[in-house]
Amino acid sequence: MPADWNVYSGNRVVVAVMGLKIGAVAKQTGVAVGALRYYESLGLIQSERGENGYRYYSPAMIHQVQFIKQAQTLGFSLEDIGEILTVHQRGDVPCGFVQELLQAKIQQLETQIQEMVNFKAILENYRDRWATSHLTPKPGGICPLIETLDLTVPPAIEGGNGAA
Amino acid sequence: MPADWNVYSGNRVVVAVMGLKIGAVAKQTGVAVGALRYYESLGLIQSERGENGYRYYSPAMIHQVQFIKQAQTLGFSLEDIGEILTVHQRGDVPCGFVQELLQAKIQQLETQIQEMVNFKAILENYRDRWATSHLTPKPGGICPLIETLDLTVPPAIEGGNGAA
DNA sequence: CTAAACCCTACAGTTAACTAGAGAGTCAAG
DNA sequence: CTTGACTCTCTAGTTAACTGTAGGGTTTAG
Repeated sequence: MPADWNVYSGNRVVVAVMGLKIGAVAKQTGVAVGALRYYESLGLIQSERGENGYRYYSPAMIHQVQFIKQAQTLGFSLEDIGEILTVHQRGDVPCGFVQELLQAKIQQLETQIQEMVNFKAILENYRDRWATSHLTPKPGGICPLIETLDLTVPPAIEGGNGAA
Repeated sequence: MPADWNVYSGNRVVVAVMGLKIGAVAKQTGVAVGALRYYESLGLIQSERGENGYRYYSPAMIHQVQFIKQAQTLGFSLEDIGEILTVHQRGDVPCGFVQELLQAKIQQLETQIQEMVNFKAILENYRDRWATSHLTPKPGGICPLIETLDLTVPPAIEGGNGAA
């Protein structure tokens, strides 16, 4: 251990005491400086302030930021992640909670997919019906295709693959 | 034709000349007054202004607002609809354009569905692997499930139905 | 000592389709 | 003449996750 390790004038000791500046965290995590400040505003990360007003981070925060990134790739919102971190900071291991969230995401996704598939079938139905119809524009009308939509009775969907 | 039809003092003639007020259009179309003003700001509908500053609409505008609603149910954005109406107001019948837009929507939907299906498979893969694993939290770690994600090598997806 | 690089706060802007509200003017009926 | 319903403009807020800018202060390398 070099003698200057604890010397006041060295900046090495300052770094050791103060931690990492925001730019260093940004560089090591690949998360933009502005995003880090935003995360802090949401309470996702914490920092200590130096006398100059600078944010200083412990090395553990790099880990936490990487955790946030990982969780985002799983489709978790920052709000979700905030809840996970809250559980963690209560001293609990949030894996069970994470699994619940993941399951909820999966089901949400399933619902959205179903809705989109249904809607796509409706659109394809219109497209195919329109492809063969030759409607003449009504006087004052805009597009007879759209105007003749019967929204009260949506077209029966008996889609291409004939699912019963 | 009653004698008062063209008399200045009657309000009937005023209505005939001035058209419908915004509230009447809102009531007849089911579109909120604020939304109608918003549509006008986007150029989707037009109005004449009375001396009082009120908007007055021709009965044809009711039709146009209904058209906008119908087109929205087909998933068209107000921007799309604006383009359709522009074609119409050029004096053309925009059906061909509408069909192109519809086809583009369908393909967009198809892409989105595919992405969501893939992503859902990834999540299910994680869920199932996690269900059977018993990871112990690392010291300083948050949730080993997320932390042990290997993002550089996403989990091979050989989903439930065994598609090759 | 100086210039570049870094840091701070605070605010505006991004997308889509509106809704809500303030503050003021207009109209219709009794 | 008054009251309530209607209309006007303008502004801000809604969601999500930031980015960009202005206008400053700080630090660091040479």
